[in-house]
Amino acid sequence: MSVDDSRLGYNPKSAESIFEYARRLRGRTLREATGLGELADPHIRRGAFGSAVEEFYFRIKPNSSPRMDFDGAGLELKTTPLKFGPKGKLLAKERLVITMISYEDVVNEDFEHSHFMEKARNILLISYLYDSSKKPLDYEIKSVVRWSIPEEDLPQIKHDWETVVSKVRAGHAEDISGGDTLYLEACTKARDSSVRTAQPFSEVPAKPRAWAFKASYMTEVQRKMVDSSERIPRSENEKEFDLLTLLAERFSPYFGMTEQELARRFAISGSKDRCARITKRILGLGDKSKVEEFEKADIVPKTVRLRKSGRPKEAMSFPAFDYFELSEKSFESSSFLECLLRKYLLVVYREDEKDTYRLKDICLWQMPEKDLPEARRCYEQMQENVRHGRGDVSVHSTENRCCHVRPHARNSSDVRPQPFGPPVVKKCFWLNKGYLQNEISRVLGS
DNA sequence: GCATGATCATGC
DNA sequence: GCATGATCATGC
Repeated sequence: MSVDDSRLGYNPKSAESIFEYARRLRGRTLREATGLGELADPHIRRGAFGSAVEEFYFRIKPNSSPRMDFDGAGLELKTTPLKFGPKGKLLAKERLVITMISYEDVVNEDFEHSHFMEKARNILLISYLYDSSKKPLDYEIKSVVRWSIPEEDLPQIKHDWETVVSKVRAGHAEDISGGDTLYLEACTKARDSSVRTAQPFSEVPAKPRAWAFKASYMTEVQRKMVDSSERIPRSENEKEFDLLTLLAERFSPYFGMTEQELARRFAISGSKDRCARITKRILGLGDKSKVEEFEKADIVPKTVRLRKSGRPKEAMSFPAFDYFELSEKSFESSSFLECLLRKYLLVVYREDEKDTYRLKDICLWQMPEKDLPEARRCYEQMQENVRHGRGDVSVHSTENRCCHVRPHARNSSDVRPQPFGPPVVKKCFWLNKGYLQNEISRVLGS
């Protein structure tokens, strides 16, 4: 890496290095990532965000030439806006434009070696949440991934490409329409709709067009990325670490920090799920993605906040139960037992003298087998209540060493039906504070 | 200070 | 609109 490159913060010749550097944008805004002030705000126009990423974050001059953005690394930088749809689902706001179509050149290309494929083969895709009330520097960056056309989509994309190209070859570029194709389209791209350009096999001028993935296609691409799981990134010397060692390595630099410090560090707002988000960010993952290792080992991260006394501030809840299911299913086949057989990554915060909570430790916890009969007793006791039409009666923490039953609802009118008797407020099983405390000190040995 | 009922806030 | 994680509020 040359002196100049190190000042950039990444090596522009290495796709790996560019990617690592780009990943730091996840969950942040450009303003946070660059420290730019109000003066730097670009004019709000199409492409303002993309240009700002190139200019202010990667510090490359915006280019519209058909060369690669990162020529040395063979990487094409693309930014794409997302928005919330009517049902609150994330959608691609627009098509993703890849490159202008040269009618002159495209007729001599074959798909595999086309200019389009050259551009689409290796994309660094940065997705951001468009918000009309914000300036581009303040858009939230949702994901940063290296993307190329999935194998299974290639036949359709190739078909789309050939549909368009055959029209040009037939001398009918002026007849091309977005409706001709499914995933890939030739979309119009000009300063205004009156612009026309020449085509090779006809005197009729045609609208200038660009290759673009349709918005619907990008929505699906996006959805897959969001749902897909990610492995926790490991450096070379961490490759052989077992999971807990790796987790300890990741978390330990943050031990002692307050929640506020962590939230600021990772640009996370003070919402109630901030701890879960902090956990993902400490692991170096986007907050949308599942953690592949956690999925594989059935590990669920949970935050535990300990008072100065060492007693948990709150009991630990499980999902609200269905009264019918509870009444019918045995403990052995219950979803409650399923929860208890899971492993939990307990992220432990502890209150200090100044009443602020600081990240203290992490541990993997699973209910010891010897405690399962006690949990079973709680389950069956509640089951009996429900079978007698008394879902309203809970199993109290004074009645069971490990767990109890308590409401878990929006409010007292947020009820669920029970097999006998009137609907009752939603409830769930909780781990007792005292039990949690004992377990945590047993595992952490403190 | 604790147990328990009640509710909030957010993402999907 | 609901599930979920998280916390508040009240009475003892």
